[in-house]
Amino acid sequence: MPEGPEIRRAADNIAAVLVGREITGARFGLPRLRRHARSFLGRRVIDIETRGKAMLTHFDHGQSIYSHNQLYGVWHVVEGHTLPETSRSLRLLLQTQTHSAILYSASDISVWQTAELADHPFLARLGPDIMDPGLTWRDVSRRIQEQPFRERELAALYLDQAFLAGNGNYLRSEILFDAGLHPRKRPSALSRGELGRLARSTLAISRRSYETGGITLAPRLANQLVKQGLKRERRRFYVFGRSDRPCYRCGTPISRSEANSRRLYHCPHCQPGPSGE
DNA sequence: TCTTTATGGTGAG
DNA sequence: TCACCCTAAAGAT
Repeated sequence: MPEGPEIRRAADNIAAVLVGREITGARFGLPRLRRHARSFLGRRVIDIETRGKAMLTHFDHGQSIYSHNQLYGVWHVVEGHTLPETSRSLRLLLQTQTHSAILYSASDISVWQTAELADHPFLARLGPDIMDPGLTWRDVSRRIQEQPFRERELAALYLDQAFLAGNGNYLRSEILFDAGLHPRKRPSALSRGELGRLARSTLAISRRSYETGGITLAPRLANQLVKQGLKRERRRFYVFGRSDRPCYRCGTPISRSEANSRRLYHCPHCQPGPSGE
């Protein structure tokens, strides 16, 4: 569940059962962290914060747990204390009287004094969070036009956590498709209208992904595809993972390429290239 | 049983 | 830009 919207969703689920409640059980799966478990017993969770794809679980004794799911991490929340049957490795367990929140497989976990989180090297580099409810499309538009971002290719920008935190590889393809912009274009070459569209798409697609649990398609199209019996993985995205399949808007085969060592998808017709590519 | 791939990120050159 | 780290599932043999 790696990109910003899904991380925020996971955070909501965890917050619903942990925030304000006393921790009655705690376990760290990584050997180097095991000694920390007892310091969380009897404490309360104040807040589950997310910054891009990073999650911060804040406790009432001034400590916080940093976790980043990378590609593999996955949170489970269950009622009671019976853990799910799984072959995944348990990396963090937090329990209350009534619930368990379990993080599996993630390896990037650390314990911090809340006050010292400003020193966290990854967090310090993050740009504005796409899931920040206060972030407006005008903010995004302004950000895009800042130096040095305005001179870089959109494909690179939309993976760069220093530009906007929380974007990831599928959002990159999906946002640029929604905005109708070729990934090789640069903000400095965009018209006022294109900039506005890009900024609005950035927020609209990530917020939709949050609401739907990872589906970027407009609800009407998504429902249509459900009726056609497509499996969930086949009916999430406009272009991501759909190489050579027809574009939902124009029928042109979706093209797959590579940018920043990650696969990138776009519709050659709906997202015309800088040189008519 | 192997190799490959992945919605992520780091650090060296 | 590249090699590398991380872990799990899917694909190839």
